[in-house]
Amino acid sequence: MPVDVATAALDRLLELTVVLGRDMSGHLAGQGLTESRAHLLFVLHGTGPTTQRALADALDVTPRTVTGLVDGLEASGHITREPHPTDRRATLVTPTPAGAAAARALAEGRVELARALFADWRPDDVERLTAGLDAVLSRVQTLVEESS
Amino acid sequence: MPVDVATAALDRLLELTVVLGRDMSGHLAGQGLTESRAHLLFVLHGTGPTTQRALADALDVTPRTVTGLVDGLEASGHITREPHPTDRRATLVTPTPAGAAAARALAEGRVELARALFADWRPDDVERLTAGLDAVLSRVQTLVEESS
DNA sequence: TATTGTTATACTCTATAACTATA
DNA sequence: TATAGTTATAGAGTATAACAATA
Repeated sequence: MPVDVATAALDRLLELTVVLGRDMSGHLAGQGLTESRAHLLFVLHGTGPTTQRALADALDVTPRTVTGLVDGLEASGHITREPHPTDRRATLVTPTPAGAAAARALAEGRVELARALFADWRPDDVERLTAGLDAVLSRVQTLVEESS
Repeated sequence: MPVDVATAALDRLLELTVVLGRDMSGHLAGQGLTESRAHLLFVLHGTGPTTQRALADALDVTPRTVTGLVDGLEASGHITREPHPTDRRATLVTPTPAGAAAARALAEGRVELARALFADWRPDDVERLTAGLDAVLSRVQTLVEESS
């Protein structure tokens, strides 16, 4: 495998991470959200009321960081803190109606983006691309695990 | 184009941005660098001595942010500040030998990663993937420009 | 004793605004 | 008058460590 062919592919991937990130940020700003807070809200939307501890695990982040993110989302009206019914140490985080609406809008935005990106493609080609990305993905994951 | 086929492809791309970012961070930490500082150092390595103003433009960041990044890189011994020979307002930023070595190591690491990722691939398939990513890339760029 | 979430502290990236020294 | 880089200030994400309340 020629090195320049491989590096060309990696370069495109790295550039895509930048450009996609920029596009995402635009959508998030419209909902009054940052990337990290949107991530938390999205996880929450998928699971229902969740303790901060569980969120820390899900986001792969320390409990202290979750405190900050939840503080921000509470102040912006996207979520509420409620006492855990049986464990008085724990807090349950729940989306407000506005928070749930924002999460739905984000999910919808992702579908829109996918539609816009691949509108002109043949389904076969998209599936081939997905398969290729899957292969790269599992390889990277293996490499990360090996090196840690 | 079925929506689920398109969203599957986008999902892999978004997941790859996360995983690739994690892998990159590992390499950077080994050089005592953060992502932003590594980016600056990398640009510098490609251009030679550069004013902070030019770095701000190249990184698409405010001059104040460059001040902070250069402060950090100077403290860690990766770069030096020197007076501009003709414009006494300006500062020229130059990599130290250690900084240049770190930049080379990063570049080498990227080649290593590319090699590892695509070792088992046929060159044709890698080129097809690159072409696909190129198409997605230019589409995203169009979308970002339209929405701004 | 172990766990949940907090306060305390610190570092990084980012931005805007005001200011100094120069062009 | 305009530009280069700084100080001042602020917000966000992240981390570790110490601590209170609870299990």
